[in-house]
Amino acid sequence: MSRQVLIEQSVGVDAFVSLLRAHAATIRQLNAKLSADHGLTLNDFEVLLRLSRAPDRRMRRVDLTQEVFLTPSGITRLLDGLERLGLVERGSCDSDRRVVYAVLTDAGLAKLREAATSHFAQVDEVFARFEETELTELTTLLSHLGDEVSAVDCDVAA
Amino acid sequence: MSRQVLIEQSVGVDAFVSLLRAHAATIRQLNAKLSADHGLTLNDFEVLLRLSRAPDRRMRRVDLTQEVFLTPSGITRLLDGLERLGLVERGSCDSDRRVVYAVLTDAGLAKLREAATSHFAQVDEVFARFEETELTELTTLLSHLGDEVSAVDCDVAA
DNA sequence: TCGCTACTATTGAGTACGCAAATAACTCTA
DNA sequence: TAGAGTTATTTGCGTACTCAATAGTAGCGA
Repeated sequence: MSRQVLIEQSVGVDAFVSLLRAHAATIRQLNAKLSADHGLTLNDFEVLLRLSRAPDRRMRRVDLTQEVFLTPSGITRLLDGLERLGLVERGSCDSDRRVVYAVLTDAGLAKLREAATSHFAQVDEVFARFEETELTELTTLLSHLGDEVSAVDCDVAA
Repeated sequence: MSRQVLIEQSVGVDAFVSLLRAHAATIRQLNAKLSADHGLTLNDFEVLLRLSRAPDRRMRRVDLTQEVFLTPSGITRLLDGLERLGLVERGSCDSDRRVVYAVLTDAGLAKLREAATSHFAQVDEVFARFEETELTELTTLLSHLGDEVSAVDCDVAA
């Protein structure tokens, strides 16, 4: 008799695996299109978008790190690229000389506008298979995972 | 007057952004732990797991490609690594000499067993913030994204 | 004002991929 | 059975990250 089921798994693991697959499937196609059409990474786009909404179109690197969920070095390198393209430039901070702002240039804003329409359309196309209620449901569920990793600490602190 | 909202976005985009964040947050911690404790990538683990469940603990590379959602080249390189560790070995196919099987070795199975317990526990810990119904809901929603990218084609074909 | 710790950002080294092209083997058609 | 087209896998090359270590700055207490 052969023990077929060697490793048992749980509901959590099922959810995790589906998250991995959903992510891979989604970003592969969206990244490919965004990159082919506009020469931007998903994260490039995300950064440009955040900057466009920030006061004075500028942000500290640390804050970008939080928003797009990259490591500090990831952000520096990403911004290096955008800087080479002239889409972002560096700005200094008078009150704290450690920080260097990422500032969205006019070219950056133009590029963002150019890319946004088709990109958002493609995103919506991918998510068109959902009803509107499913979509908000999905968003809130996923937000629990992304919003505060330190939820465990909260239990203790509270 | 300054136009604050330069770029408008949709419900689909919100869902997409939360997917990105949820994925990044989740795999960062789980990957770090799995890698530190057992020297395995999430995808390494996933591959070992699939192999352990396959008949004769062997699979074609093409099929692994589908299951873990990597490109063919990604799979070859991932298996290269596992092979170097002695966790997987190559097997040939008599009926089709193009295919080379990935075969889980005894060492590979042992490694998987060793890693599985703590890894699954960590996954469950991450997903513990959800109720059981939320968890299944999340899983089914995400499955729509991962299960068939060719859903668009189906409309035409059907 | 000296040090101490905490924070911001960058750099060096390494890795896990992806894409496109190449190779080899299979299959089908005429 | 020759050829064309398809499929399975690998390889070259490039890239978008990560981690660990570093440097410069800030702010604090003694």
